[in-house]
Amino acid sequence: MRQIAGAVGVQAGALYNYTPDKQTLLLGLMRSHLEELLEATAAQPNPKRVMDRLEAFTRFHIRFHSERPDAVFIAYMELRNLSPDNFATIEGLRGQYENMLEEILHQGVADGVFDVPDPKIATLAVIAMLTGVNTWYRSGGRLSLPEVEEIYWDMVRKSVVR
Amino acid sequence: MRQIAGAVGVQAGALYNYTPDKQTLLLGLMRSHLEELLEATAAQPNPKRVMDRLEAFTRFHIRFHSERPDAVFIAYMELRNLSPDNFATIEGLRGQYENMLEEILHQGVADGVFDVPDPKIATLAVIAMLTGVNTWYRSGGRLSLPEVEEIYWDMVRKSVVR
DNA sequence: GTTTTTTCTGAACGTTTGTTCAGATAGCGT
DNA sequence: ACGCTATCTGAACAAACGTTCAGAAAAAAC
Repeated sequence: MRQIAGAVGVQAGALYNYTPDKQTLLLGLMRSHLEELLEATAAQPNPKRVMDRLEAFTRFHIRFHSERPDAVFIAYMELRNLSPDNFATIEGLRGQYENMLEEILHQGVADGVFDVPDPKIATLAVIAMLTGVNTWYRSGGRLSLPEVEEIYWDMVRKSVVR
Repeated sequence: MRQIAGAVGVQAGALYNYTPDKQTLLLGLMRSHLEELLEATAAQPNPKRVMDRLEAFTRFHIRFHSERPDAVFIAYMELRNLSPDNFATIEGLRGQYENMLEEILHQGVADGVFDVPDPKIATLAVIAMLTGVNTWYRSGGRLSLPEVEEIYWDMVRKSVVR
């Protein structure tokens, strides 16, 4: 708490005008991150053809997450510090996001475009792969964001197509 | 330290007969995990055909990591608690492991079997996807380990083939 | 300009942390 | 049975932790 206060230029006690305790502060950070993610996803144009939907999802995921490295870092690394109740809340939100991708994969299978034996697992596999970008991508690095998008979209597409 | 000692049935002070301090203990856990990983990888049969090499790598990675959920968890979640020196050590070992996959991808491109524009990134993408298994896989769950291997091998193969 | 409300400080609290160490205990070779 | 070595206990230490609160300071309202 003292570190956080220092980073905002204030004494530790002042933080308690904004949060009842540390746990609630953490929950708030995670929850607002995931709610932003869900809102932004919903606000995204939703193409009809399943291949376009998957491409939109892939590129959006990379873009959104690479713009918020700190929030993403916290949302993954601090999961174990949530109380059981709060953990369930966060897992629920994350589940909603995963369901969006899973639904795309289901549609792709139904349309005969994708070959995915287990859409639930494929969802987790794709998201793990995409979120991995945050462990190495730095803006100003060797690859531009569009180049990264291109590489990953290529791999995601191939990994699920018929 | 008191929790660790308790889990071993001993007082906290007794741990200092085995480690000079907490940081060294953490480094030891991570280092031995990664050295085991490198040894076990090296001890693995190494097929000639690049497709077989990739399959062996994929299945081995899933098997090895699913057998050590705790070590894998620590090796990823505690990275930020390493001193800069120790972090460099661990990153070096991890880099060695990644290089093994990257070399396979390079061979695949050279052989005209794989279509991978950036083998370094593809390596990170594949490993992120495979390591993601540990976040959800539980032995005795819906899917057996061979089934998991099959699903992931399918996706990995397709994501890099020409 | 004064009052009222909001925000922050600075010190204090009880707990938990990593670590040390004198002494107790256990294990082993002889 | 004895001595030597390896191991563990239990208390203690300073530092860091999350949190509280009376009062100062700043901002807003009138």
